[in-house]
Amino acid sequence: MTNFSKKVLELTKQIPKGKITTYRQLAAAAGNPKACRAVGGTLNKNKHPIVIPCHRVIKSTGEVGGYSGGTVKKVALLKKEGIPIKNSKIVNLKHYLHEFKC
DNA sequence: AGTAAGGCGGGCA
DNA sequence: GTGCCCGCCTTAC
Repeated sequence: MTNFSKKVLELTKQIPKGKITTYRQLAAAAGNPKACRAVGGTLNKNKHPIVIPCHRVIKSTGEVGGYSGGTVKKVALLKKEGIPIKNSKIVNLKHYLHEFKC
């Protein structure tokens, strides 16, 4: 468990309901804007998935990205939170984007 | 303990 | 819009 992954988990935990974030923002907030992939890998094999709403983290391109339990599940969860999704893609990404750095 | 491969992405050509 | 390359963390051998 490195400092980076720890920060990623902390930030992910702070994501409020009804909001989402991109892997890039998460990686940037963690200290490595280029570690976007590392964020996904960390979340995928995270130690406490119950406390980590990784389903609220999506790609920068607007796609929901992948999910350990299945992309469909991720989409369903996001839709339940109040985020409209079209064909596994976020409709109003910026409208639901959550910023860590205020 | 060290090395090698994989993974839920991002950016650029 | 598609394709390719890069960089970083985790895990398995």
